[in-house]
Amino acid sequence: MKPKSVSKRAKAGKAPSSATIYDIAARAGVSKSTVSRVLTHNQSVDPKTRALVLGVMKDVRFSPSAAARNLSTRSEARIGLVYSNPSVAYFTELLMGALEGSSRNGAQLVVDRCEAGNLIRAYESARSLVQDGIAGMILATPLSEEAELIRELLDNNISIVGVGTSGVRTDLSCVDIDNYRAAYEMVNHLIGLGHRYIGFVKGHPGLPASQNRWLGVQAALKEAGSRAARPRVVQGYNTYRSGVDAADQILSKDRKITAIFASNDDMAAGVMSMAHRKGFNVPQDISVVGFDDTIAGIVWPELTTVRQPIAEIGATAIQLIMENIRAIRAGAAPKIQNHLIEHTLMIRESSAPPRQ
Amino acid sequence: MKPKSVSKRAKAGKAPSSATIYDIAARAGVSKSTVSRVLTHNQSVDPKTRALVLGVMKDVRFSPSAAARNLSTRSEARIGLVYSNPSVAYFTELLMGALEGSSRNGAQLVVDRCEAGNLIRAYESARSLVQDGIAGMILATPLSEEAELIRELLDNNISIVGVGTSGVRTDLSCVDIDNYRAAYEMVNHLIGLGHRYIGFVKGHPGLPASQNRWLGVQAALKEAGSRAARPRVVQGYNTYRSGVDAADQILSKDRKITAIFASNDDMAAGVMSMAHRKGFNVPQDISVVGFDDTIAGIVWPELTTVRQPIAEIGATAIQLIMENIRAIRAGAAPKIQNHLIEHTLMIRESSAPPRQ
DNA sequence: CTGAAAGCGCTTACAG
DNA sequence: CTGAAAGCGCTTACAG
Repeated sequence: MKPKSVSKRAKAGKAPSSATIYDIAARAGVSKSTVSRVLTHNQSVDPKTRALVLGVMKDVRFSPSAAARNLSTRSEARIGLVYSNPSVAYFTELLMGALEGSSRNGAQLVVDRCEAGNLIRAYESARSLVQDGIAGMILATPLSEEAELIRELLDNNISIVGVGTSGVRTDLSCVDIDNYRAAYEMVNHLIGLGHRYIGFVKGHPGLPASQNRWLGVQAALKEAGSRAARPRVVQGYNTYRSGVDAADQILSKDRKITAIFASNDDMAAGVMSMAHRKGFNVPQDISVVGFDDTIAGIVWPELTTVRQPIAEIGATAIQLIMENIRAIRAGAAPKIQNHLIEHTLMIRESSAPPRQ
Repeated sequence: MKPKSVSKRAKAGKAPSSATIYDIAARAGVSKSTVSRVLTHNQSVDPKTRALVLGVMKDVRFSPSAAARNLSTRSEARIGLVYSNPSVAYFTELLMGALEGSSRNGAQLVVDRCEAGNLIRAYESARSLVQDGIAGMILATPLSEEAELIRELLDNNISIVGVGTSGVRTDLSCVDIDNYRAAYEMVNHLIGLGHRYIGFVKGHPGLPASQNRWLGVQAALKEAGSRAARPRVVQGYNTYRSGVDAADQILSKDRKITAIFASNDDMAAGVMSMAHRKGFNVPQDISVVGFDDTIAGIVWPELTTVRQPIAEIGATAIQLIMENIRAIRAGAAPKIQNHLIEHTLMIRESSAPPRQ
């Protein structure tokens, strides 16, 4: 099949119509203003007219030009996403959601991923995006904790929203899950299975999410009273490697432990790996549970964890940003709002009742 | 800090300029046609004029409107990316590259990720993108092998390019690395370290990439002559789990093996995990190497592997697609072309000379 | 509820 | 090498 034949097909063109609102108007016997009104869900259109126009659109498989709309409404916006977090999977999901949100809102996403923990790079990257003229920006944990970065962005009139941080913030909008509640539920799951001696690997210090998860754990344990012993707690850093080390400590110090809860999945994978290396079977000898649901399928047995609807978080973030960009451009004040998205406990194979 | 103060800052506005080419023209004392010409790198502009205009642009921190340009040039295009491949990391990198390519070309990326192996979903997803009116599409392995899908897309006049497939194809453009050569080099690395008994985990059957890697392995082994024994070969399926199983087979059947080469990193991770479980130290007792460089940092010791510049592959793919879309819209024939991108051997900690 | 008209910020023949 | 003008496909006051 040669290029030429492809080009012939082009002329056959049952392709996605390149009709414009003018064509629709002609076919429907109305003005293009009216067509535009149904496109923008404008109230003041006679229901019959609307139905008629909609029908024609369907027939022609009309697909409106985003460029034209953006130009006309001045709602064109590039929005940045600087990412500096250990987890690829979290990033990917977030990106997917942000992408969908962008495509719905006519925004253009500009992404830069920095090596985890390299704050200097992250600042540079953010500044360069500002130079490039972005109008909004998603700040994913831990960047959402950088007060100076936030101030700089606000000074440059950039609409930002923090992702993976919640709490009462007055300087920027946030979207996240309820980490406290989720951790609380996970511990209850373990206790419900009969675990009494539980190890906990704390998340990266300084992240509010880590703090909130830890608070949730404590709350559940306290509520369990005598059904649970004092937990064996080790500080982790959200990396696979720190999970390995944490498990090493927990398992060599305390032979009674029957379940380990790691504050994220990467660490849980590390915990599992070390448990295996030490000859423990999961979950028969020890239950291992994580948080995030970002490594499903690349760990075995499959991990019990908390699923964050990360994609939804990303889409919501874009939505909030665009609302604020539009507000600002219209001369109005942006709104600061906190969104909490629902999480889900994913009970899989890595958790089971303790031996005997 | 209340919303109101933010809004006040808005008015201070040292923000990214919202100047138009008209403003630039006025400041530079030329017509906006001329400004536009320098923007489009049009030849026929007096070097002095060009420099002048460029200077003004810099001063004002001018950032042209993509919407206006797209509208004017009719180069607006949504391009789809349907993905159905086990590796998250590969996907992410590809997406990053595609995103950058899109942002450079004014394209809008529409992504859909399907569960790996679910071809039915992948077809549905592709068809729905076609309904939505995309003009181009990236087909990532293994979808780039689906002759029927390709035909359907071409029939709908969609510009496609295959990613992760090479070979002489006449129906679509492709971009990939030289899998044969890379595998060949990896085996040479192992032989160079002194390994004589090598295990190989084949990639998912049916993928040309798997086939090419396997051919490269054979070539290197053949060339090594008596320095290498006949390899122990096991079929894998590109998943972590299949790597676990493969290592189980290889290591229990053949105690002489000192190195295992898995056709991708997910399988290499599985191999490593099983090796550890069986009490082998990596790399002291056994070297483990992979392919793709997609899991750096989440496996330990760090994996020796082949780095694919996946992001670059993604960006190139978008570039090719946009060229073809423009060609088609201009009534010209699209070009079919094959791009091979350079790979790199990443020698890390998981490979070392065999014992004694 | 609906039309006619102006405008969004670019590009690109067409003249000169 | 450069300007004036038309046009890309929408949206949105402004009248009616």
